[in-house]
Amino acid sequence: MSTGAALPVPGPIDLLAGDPLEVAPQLLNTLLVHGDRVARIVEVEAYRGIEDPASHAYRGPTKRNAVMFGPPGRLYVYFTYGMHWCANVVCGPEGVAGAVLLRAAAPVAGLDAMWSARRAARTERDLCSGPAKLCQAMGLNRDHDGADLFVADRGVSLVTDGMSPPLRPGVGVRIGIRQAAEHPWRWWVPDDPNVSR
DNA sequence: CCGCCGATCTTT
DNA sequence: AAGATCGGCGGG
Repeated sequence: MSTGAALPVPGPIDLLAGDPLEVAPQLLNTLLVHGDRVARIVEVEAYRGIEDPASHAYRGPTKRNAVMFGPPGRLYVYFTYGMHWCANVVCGPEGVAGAVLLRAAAPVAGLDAMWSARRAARTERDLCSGPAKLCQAMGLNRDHDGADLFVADRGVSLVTDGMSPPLRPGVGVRIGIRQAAEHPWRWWVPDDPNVSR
């Protein structure tokens, strides 16, 4: 990759073992890597478990959401609307469901592969400006559900190049949900054109 | 630029 | 029957 130093997210276990509400804004400006594709995360949402009616884990463990109950630092990838994949970073201690939905990112490297994977995209902004777009651009699907981001056992990792999360991120309610829609558990990088609408 | 609607299939 | 979405189409 041509993005300079790529180090694991600082204190990965320490950070990701925390509550998703604390973890989520800390993931802004980190880099999601898959092979030669790199994207900078610019929009996230926090999902809790039993306390969060909007969470896939609300009704307890199932085959689909099993990864959410596992150790932090894994990818939880789910299929929805009959055609889309969305990716989360699992957080919270093992046994406690929690995750951060990766909603949007800024393309950084491997743009050729992203364009190829996103035939519908007309502008660079179309590549990763939504949770399913991001997965399509980065080539994430069922094969990556449960992938370990620390050891990159499936070629996917979360790293930092030293850019800190924004001091004052944008904050608002989560998008596309009806249950527990009032909680301001969505964060984004202010003024970034890749943030979804 | 914005809003509406259909696609498509898994989970509830 | 709804869903942690997207893209195409029509209107302003």
